[in-house]
Amino acid sequence: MDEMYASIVAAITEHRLAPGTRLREERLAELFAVSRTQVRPVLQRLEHEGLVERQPRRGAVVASPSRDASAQIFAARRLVEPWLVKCCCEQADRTGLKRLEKVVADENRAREAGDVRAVVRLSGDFHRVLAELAGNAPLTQLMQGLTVRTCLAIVANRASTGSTCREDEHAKITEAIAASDSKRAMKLMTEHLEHIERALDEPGPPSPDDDLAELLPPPPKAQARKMRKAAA
Amino acid sequence: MDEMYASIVAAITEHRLAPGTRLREERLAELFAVSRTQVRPVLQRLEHEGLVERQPRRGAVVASPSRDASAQIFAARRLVEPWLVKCCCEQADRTGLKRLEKVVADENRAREAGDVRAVVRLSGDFHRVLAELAGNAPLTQLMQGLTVRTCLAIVANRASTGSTCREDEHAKITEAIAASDSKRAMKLMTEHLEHIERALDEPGPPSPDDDLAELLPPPPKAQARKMRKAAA
DNA sequence: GCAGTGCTTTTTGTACACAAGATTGGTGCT
DNA sequence: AGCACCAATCTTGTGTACAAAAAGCACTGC
Repeated sequence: MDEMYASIVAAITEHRLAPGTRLREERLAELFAVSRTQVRPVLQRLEHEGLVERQPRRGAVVASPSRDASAQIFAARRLVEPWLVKCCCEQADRTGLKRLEKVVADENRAREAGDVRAVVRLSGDFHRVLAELAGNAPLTQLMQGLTVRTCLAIVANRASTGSTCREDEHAKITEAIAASDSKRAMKLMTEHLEHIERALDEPGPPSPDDDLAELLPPPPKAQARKMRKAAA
Repeated sequence: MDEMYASIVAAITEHRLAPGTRLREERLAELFAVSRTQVRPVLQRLEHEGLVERQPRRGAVVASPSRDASAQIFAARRLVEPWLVKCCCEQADRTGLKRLEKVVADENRAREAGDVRAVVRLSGDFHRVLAELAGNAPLTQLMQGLTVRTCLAIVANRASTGSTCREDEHAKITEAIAASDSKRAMKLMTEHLEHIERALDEPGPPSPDDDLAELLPPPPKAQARKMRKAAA
């Protein structure tokens, strides 16, 4: 099912599904009112895009990119996105630009309304639409996975979600594209990505419910034991 | 099954499975002595990598990249591979270099032995190993799909398979990496890719069994009718 | 009181059977 | 003779049932 895939991806980008969350086939099946037969292809696709990790006979969990994996994701983006931006400048499509401007406008509206989830989602959309406008299918597909994985990296590295994308950088990039100023657009994009990545290193404000128990996620047995001890 | 995936990919890279070939689930199932249940995930993966095209209720066929799709594949490679080469130069890993040199040596041996299939396969391996050595997982995965799709593009555009990769270019690139001369290595890689892509435009020697019937591939109905008429 | 072992439960892997849709070949009509 | 329609066949889509393995749990022995 395609709707199921979109739902899960949306849940990940909006930080509702945290890294490490188990995704049981039967549970997903009943949530979406289908049989397990339909969830397996979805999990496979998510795995292929690096959004979930699967181990044989042990099921699927939402991926939690290591520090190194996150660095690779950003390295790939720093390589690809400036080039995509350049392509957009050169092709300078009128309707495409409109789409980009709409996303930026929506994002700003959501920011003013204080809808953090919408901001995160639209921030990603900006980068995905940009990739689409460049007109390179393989790289567009790559960016689809990379943008969502970036959200995972931010959560997994406990960076402040507020710093996902600075307020007006998307708007400035759009302006540069509208002016067909590829030099400037590329420079802005490079800086933009550096800003996002730097947020990974500033652990940011510790999330409110941060707890020792959250710092030791892998063995659920040890965690449960610890909880019991703490309660005693 | 993983072996099945590898077999199909190998068959595509070695030009044994031509673009447009239908891949029926039951047929694959009996070929590999498994049930259809196991072939479906493999087909899905191949589809996600762009190696096969699937239409609902109509099955899977080996992808035949259009001229435009081929151009996108090469554009992506021209962006990514020079960067990968640069990474290799900077990291300059000793054992990695050995692996690269071995592939080049094997390729040359195969070329001297006249084993075209091995040459094509090892040519691709060179680029895949290179990507692996750069140490960027997302881009390595991208390159895996791109290299195999390049083989499809060559066949689909009826370019001469002999010109897949010029004889000594892989060796020269390897030398430049060994010398940590990233400028030169990148330049060589860029030129190398341009040479491969240019081969798409030189239709090359028409394949021996080229026939009018081959020039009208899409509608199998019309083709069958034509064949019958020709026989009569 | 703790560690080790065996059983129970949960969860994934695989096969099979049926349903839905598409293609093909034939037949009748114009 | 050509075209359209209909039936038969083949192929994919989906659900269900069973098998295998891993994880959790309780029990026993030290």
